[in-house]
Amino acid sequence: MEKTSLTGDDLRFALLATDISLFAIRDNELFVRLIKVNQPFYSPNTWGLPGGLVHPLKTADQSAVQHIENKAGVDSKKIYLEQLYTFSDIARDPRNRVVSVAYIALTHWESLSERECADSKEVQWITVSKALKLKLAYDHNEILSAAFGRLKSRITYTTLISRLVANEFTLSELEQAYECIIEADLDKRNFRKKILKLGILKVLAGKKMNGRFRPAQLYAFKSMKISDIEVL
Amino acid sequence: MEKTSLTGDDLRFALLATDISLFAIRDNELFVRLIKVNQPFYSPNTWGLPGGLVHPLKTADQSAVQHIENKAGVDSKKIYLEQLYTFSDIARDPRNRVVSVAYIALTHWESLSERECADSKEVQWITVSKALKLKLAYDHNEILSAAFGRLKSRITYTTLISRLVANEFTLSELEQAYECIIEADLDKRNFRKKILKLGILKVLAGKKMNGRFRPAQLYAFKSMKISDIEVL
DNA sequence: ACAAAAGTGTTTCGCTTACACCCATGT
DNA sequence: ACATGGGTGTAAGCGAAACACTTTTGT
Repeated sequence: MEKTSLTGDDLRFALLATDISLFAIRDNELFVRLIKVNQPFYSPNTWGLPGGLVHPLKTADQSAVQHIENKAGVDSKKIYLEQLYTFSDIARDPRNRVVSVAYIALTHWESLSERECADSKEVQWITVSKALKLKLAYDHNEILSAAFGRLKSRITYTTLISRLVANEFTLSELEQAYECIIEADLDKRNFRKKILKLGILKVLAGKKMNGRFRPAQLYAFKSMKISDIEVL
Repeated sequence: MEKTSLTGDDLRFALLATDISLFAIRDNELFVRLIKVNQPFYSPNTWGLPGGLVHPLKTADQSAVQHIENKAGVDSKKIYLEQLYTFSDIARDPRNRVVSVAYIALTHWESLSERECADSKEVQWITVSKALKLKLAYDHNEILSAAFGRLKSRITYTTLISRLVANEFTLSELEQAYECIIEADLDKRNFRKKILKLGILKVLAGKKMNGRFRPAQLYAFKSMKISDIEVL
């Protein structure tokens, strides 16, 4: 919307926008939030990443936060945000010269309200693999692909996973979260040894029943600060 | 210069610029290229990173290349360029709203012409540690600091070092290049074992005399492509 | 008793680390 | 012969990886 209001001599400069790859895990699959792109240039059924112009008096980070609220419809307080890369190809937006500061955003499904989980004609959660098979607007295939690649890489040497799992989780759940991002299986025993030795988890009092089987110990991250630690 | 020509209602939008931290190694020290900032707002002796506005019809990468030529005075064909981060604080430029896409640029001293090595009142090579003690223009202390940090980190798990050493080098020279970036000593025997086992180097025919001592075997990188490999 | 996920230890192998001496050269 | 940087090997310790069975629960 904002973009369409700009015309003519504004092209002397590049406009600045942000695009956000907002990820969450559900049912052992990595999902991303897409919105319907309502731009005359694109066919009516085109999806893209949530985002929009950077306000002249806001930083790119602040704008990303705002667009997560407005476009993705998710409370930004539930979001971890990290700058990914700045995309500046001349023709990445067919209408104007728009440079986009892309962000990776993480949240965990359990914290989302019904409304924030909901899909509609305007906004949806979709698995990353399905999203990448769509023809997204602008260069959003490239951006999403870069975001997913960065996430896959950073998850192995940071504590980013803490923003993708619930506040309380079992070791099996944590392992599955890793597995659905790196798209590989981990050895249960080695995973537990390693993750516990890192000392970043604390044992909680409770246990969790999954189905009718043996209950599993609940854990939480000692700190929600993202730090660089060799994890996998 | 370009910046000062912009006034008034252009502030409706953020201007887009690039700033480049151009590094090279000389005498076992890491140097960075600074230019004199000729802006009324700053005292006449203020230094900053080379950079400038992104041309409306160029990508940020292309603009960075152009500013390396024009501002840093170095042939961009001798440069490896990598995007660092985008800095968008409202007041990072005291005159206009300018968002900067920061780049890390690497070159090796041996490839530079006399002119490109030269220092003047307008442009100089200075050690990174000295540069960071200066009060640079804009947020360039922050940018340079981020660039140096990223370089220190990436040098350990990529082949970035290949862009900082000469095309032909001895293992001692390569080790010293690493040492002056990570600011730590390496064990000569372990370093050689490790770097050779990676299989990224080729043995050259020649040897190199350093002083009047035993000549050292010359090596080169098999490929100048930067790849992600656990190096140190 | 059974079905299903939770939970646990050991061995092997390779990599990392620490460490000291001989080699080749010019003066 | 000597001074200096070039060049090499080994042993110990640590972490990674492979691998299978017992425990707990509800039905």
